[in-house]
Amino acid sequence: MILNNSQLAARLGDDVSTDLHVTAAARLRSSRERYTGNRRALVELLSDAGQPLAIRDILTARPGLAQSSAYRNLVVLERAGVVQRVASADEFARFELAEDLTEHHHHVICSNCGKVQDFTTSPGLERTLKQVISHAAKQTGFDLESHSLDLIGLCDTCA
Amino acid sequence: MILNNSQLAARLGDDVSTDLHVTAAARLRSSRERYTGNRRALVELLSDAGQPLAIRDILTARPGLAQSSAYRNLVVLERAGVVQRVASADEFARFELAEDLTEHHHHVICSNCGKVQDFTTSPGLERTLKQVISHAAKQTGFDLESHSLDLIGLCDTCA
DNA sequence: CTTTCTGCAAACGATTTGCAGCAGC
DNA sequence: GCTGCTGCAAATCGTTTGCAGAAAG
Repeated sequence: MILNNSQLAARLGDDVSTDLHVTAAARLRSSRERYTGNRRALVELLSDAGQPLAIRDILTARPGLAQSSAYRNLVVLERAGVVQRVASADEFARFELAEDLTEHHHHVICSNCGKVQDFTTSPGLERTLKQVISHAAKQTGFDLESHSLDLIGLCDTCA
Repeated sequence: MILNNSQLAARLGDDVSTDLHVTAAARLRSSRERYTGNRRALVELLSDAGQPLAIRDILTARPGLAQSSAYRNLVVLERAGVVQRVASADEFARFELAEDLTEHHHHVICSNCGKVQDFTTSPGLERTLKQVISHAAKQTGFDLESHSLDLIGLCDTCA
């Protein structure tokens, strides 16, 4: 029995992840790119992780995946708007699902080991942030797309 | 005529920069490190720039400085608490003076060229941020030291 | 079939390091 | 003088790329 992308997605997860894969496939298709097994696996992994992953994390989780494929596919997925690269303090690039595919959240970053973890804030703060952003846009001349609030400290392991 | 560190600092800038060099020298001394010409030049440069600089910016501004010295001294200055590495979206490490040596500020980052620029926010938002931080500390188990609010967008050149 | 992906291995580029000579204290 | 700093050049390591075969549509 052969399953198409939607059927396969339905088998693999709940409604949320079905939507996720359908959306991802759609975004890739509109860039004339394919939603292959490797790409699906990356999206699946990032969705399950619930926190930004470095390439080493990804390769550890999927030992069969070639490094070059991971890098190449993350570039493709980023261009298609499915994943985004997150700024990090250490030398490793980290990736998570695009903003509009996940709940809006921020990051705490361990200044010792570089580990990144998600957290969410109150609607009140997000409202305040929106004001700051429009103010900063005028102040700097930047055309602003998104924001990220990073808290820096030591994770429970490194403390 | 030979000048010592303090005298030299007094010649080079105003009160603010004198204090800066005195503080930098003190922090290095307490780590058993010297405040050499190269290190002074880095601090001077970061202070004048008013925005985080990448190594290439630094080497362009100081053509005589060896790359390895720039890297090594930035590590030393970072360990002494004089400068800090800032998270950036591209592959280049960027540095600025440590938080407590400058006015508290945040960054706008160009998602296209990686350029980073400073901006400041109202005391009101900073107060809100403080609340968020203590809340997030409980939520994540991290021991939080600082925060950074990064706004992502396109700079006027790239827009 | 044609076009896009994949894995491998080599290339690339930012950063780090070993070493011999120089400078600060 | 002893210790730490500097510049150079070689090494390192995350990331990118060329290529020939495999897979998707």
